[in-house]
Amino acid sequence: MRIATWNVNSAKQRLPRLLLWLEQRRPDVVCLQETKLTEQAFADLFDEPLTALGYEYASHGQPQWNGVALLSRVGLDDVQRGFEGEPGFPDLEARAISATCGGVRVHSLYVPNGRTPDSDHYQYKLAWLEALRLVVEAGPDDVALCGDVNIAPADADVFDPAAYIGQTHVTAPERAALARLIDLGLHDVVRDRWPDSRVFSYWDYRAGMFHMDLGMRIDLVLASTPVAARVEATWVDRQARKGSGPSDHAPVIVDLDQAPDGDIGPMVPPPSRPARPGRTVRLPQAPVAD
DNA sequence: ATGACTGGATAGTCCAGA
Repeated sequence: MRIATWNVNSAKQRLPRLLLWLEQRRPDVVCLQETKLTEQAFADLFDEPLTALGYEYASHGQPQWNGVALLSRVGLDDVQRGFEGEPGFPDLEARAISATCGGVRVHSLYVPNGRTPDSDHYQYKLAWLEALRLVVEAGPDDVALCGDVNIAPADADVFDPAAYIGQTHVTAPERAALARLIDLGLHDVVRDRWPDSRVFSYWDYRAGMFHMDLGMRIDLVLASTPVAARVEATWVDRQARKGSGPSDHAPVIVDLDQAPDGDIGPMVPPPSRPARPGRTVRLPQAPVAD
């Protein structure tokens, strides 16, 4: 069973690439984030092509921002939109959907960005993670948390820790909140498979960051022990970040037991070119008005 | 070539993203 998670940065804009990718990679379960579509708008766009490809689906959305979805060819049972105790900002947002697929409780998650460490949004991010932790703690043993966690778990998960000082995604409280979740007994299966490799899942669109492989690993698959024990392969699908009209995130793919039939072949993330030593790269900053 | 922000709402540019 192949599970994949992908922040598509607008399912509408990504529709042609997403459908082509589904045909190429043939994932059995897909977690999408940042669909930016209401449930109705998602169905209007995707019902026909997804049905033709053999997928059941469920989405949870709102206009304009956020939005998550689950696609499955191995069953999609007990769909839950949001989760018990989920905080809002201040209203509830479409950031989580879960279902049981092939015996695994799969969560598609879009953790709040946090914006800046001194912001209310950052507190929202921490509270959201804690509420999720309580749900996972009380949930079934076979679980996979998949999605854009908007946290780089360790310094090795960013191209240059110095470039992120004072910014979200790398602060100690965020990493502690993520660690508390993982401490329930979850496994970061991509890092476990590639302990010493440069593996990123997000690259800023600006300044050629992807082409220099200056990114972050913020899209994770966190699997409980019984699920992690079944892992045969894991990788970041960098091909999906290339070419015209990509998302700024690449899919993360995890094979349990075996790859699906018709798969064009598992890929390995390295070799990615290491950044040139001694080079200081600054994060692109948003244009500032005078 | 992996090739130099994008998406959504709006109608001015602005907000959000990370």
